[in-house]
Amino acid sequence: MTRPAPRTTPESADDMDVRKAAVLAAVITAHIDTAHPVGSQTIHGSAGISASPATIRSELVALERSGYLQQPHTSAGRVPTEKGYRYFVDHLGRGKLSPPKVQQLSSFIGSVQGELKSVYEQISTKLSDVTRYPAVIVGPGHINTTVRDAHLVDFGQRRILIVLTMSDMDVQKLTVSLDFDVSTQDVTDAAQQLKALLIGTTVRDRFELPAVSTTPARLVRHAVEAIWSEAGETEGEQVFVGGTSKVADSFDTLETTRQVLDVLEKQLVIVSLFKDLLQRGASVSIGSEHGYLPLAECAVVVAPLTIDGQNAGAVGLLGPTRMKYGEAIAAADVVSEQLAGRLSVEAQRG
Amino acid sequence: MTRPAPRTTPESADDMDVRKAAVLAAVITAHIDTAHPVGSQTIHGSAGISASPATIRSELVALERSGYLQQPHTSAGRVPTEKGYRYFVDHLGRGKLSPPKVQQLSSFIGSVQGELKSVYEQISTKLSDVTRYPAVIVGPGHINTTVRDAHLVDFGQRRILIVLTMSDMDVQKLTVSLDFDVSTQDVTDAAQQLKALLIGTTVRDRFELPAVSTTPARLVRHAVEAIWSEAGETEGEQVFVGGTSKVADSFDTLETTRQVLDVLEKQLVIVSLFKDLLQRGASVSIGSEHGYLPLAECAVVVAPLTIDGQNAGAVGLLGPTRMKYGEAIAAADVVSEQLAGRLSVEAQRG
DNA sequence: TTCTGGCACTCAATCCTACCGAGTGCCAGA
DNA sequence: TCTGGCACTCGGTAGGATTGAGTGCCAGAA
Repeated sequence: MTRPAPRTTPESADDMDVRKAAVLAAVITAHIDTAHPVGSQTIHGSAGISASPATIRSELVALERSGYLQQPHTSAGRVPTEKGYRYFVDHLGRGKLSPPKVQQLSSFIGSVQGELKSVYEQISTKLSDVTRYPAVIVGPGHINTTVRDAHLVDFGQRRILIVLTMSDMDVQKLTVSLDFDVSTQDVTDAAQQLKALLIGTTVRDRFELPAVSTTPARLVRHAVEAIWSEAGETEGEQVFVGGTSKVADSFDTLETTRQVLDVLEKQLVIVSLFKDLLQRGASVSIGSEHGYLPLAECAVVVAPLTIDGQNAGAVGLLGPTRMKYGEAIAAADVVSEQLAGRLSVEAQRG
Repeated sequence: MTRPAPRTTPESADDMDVRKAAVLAAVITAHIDTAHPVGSQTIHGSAGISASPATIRSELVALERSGYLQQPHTSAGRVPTEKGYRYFVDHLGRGKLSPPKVQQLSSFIGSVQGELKSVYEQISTKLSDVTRYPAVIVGPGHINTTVRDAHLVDFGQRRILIVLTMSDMDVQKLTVSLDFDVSTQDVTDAAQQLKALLIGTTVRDRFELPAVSTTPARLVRHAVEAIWSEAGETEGEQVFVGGTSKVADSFDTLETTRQVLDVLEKQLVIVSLFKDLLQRGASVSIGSEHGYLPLAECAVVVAPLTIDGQNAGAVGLLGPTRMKYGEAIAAADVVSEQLAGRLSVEAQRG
């Protein structure tokens, strides 16, 4: 009666000892593999656990009491709960991706050619192929290459189209609507000034604009402001989903398949979900944690895409709650790192 | 023995009379609705058929002998064969889309705003919403608006970027690699000439190019030829798939869902399938008709996108063999017509 | 000749029952 | 604290009976 009462209260913070953790890990690993409830016998067979089935059973009871596991029915084995997966992801299953797969991803990302969009598309497809889960890449629509040339095209009715040729041979365009009239000469002059101002800069560079006195100068000011605000927006953000067909592999009912496809179609939802998670500093969301109902049976793995210190997007994977977290997290990390590196280099080359 | 032998030989061309056709139509309609085998009793109940079940049964036997129907097992009703569906599509089920739906589609297509790609995307999604099948739109990457402005940007190493601003505020770019050196002045001069030549023309317009004498002229010739060949290619063709999530609704096993998703992902496959069908003048492919195995359990409905007499793409729908052909065909037709009209108008406005 | 009502027949689907065995909880002894 | 033993639970499977939707055939009516 003098002991400091390590009474096994459910939900107590330190209700987990080494063996319990091992058992939990074994249950989860096995369940991810087989999708079936896992019994004491199976665990007894797994590496690293020497206790007898009977002992394991008592551990299982404890784990169930603490909410890490549950029993579908009396005479069945145990299945992980969301809490169980969470503990696993946070403390245990930091399994890595197999080196050849890492290699495969890295070298692929290094070698992809073509336009930015096509790069995203190819990489998301590759990531999906490697992990066998549908993959999502949210990336900047254009990287911060420098302006190589600038033109203004007057479309009348006070609409001016700005065409920027970037140093990576990409072309950006945007429209400004003016609240004053301009002559052809004004546009020509403005274009001249705009070139002088912008060529060699990044659309993210900010500098003092000359005071406005003439019409061309007003036009230039409008144009530059439009360009800067466009660049500041996360507009132009691109979303790519690779491996849609893997949805049908990952889930075992048509209904959840439908729902997941639906979410992937509504790219806004996915993007905001990713942003939510990243903002909370989370890299994994399990089941209903994110509070978004249609994805209640899913797990989401996400890695931030950080380019030159700036948050520029995300790399994500969707799977069932019994997904291979270790692999998935590692894969998303590899892709986000490599891709960020690549984009950063390209941006500098500009 | 003297009769002209109207012996009911299977496969005979005229083995179909009015009542048989009605019965066949009834079977197919019912089966499309319920997905179950259809019996004589059910048909007896359908509108337009007054014969008794017994009579209908003998018709069913005949239809089965001719290969239009089949029985999953002795004591079950009948299910249409591919041949049955084919006859239905060709001679019977020219069911139309309900006027409100037609209206909905037309007005939507008329009102969609934004860039061409976004237009395709929105329309394919809408088409999918209306029909409840995944929809595909293959369209030209850019419509033949006229050139409004042209620029050349020298990227060194004999690479020149051509930037064309089109009259619809779209911007097209392409690169030419030269086999001779050019000076800055050459590029400036060439740009001047290029503008003179191209502004106001369509990238499909062809005209005599001036004889080549100077370096700028050579450059211009290269540029124009590049533009023309790019426009001539079906390159720049855009593919959009709307309503991917409807795949899971349309098929009843995860396996076919997977396969269909897979095909939709590989857009090349879909496009070439569409082209095949259109080339053969077909608008519907049922089951294995197209010979593409993974889609053996699917039906494909496709309508050509004809802009100003030119074949410019396609509008397609995918569904199970028991899809609502009438509706689907009508919907695809409406969309292809309206979209073609819209694009044609836009092209002319240029 | 064509249609129809009647009838015997077939066979997938459904339900019931019994049984099996994976897995459990509990307990007594090491 | 761990372990072997044991009785117990209960979902899954297999066999067997039952049902009923649907058939093919036939004889008589139109």
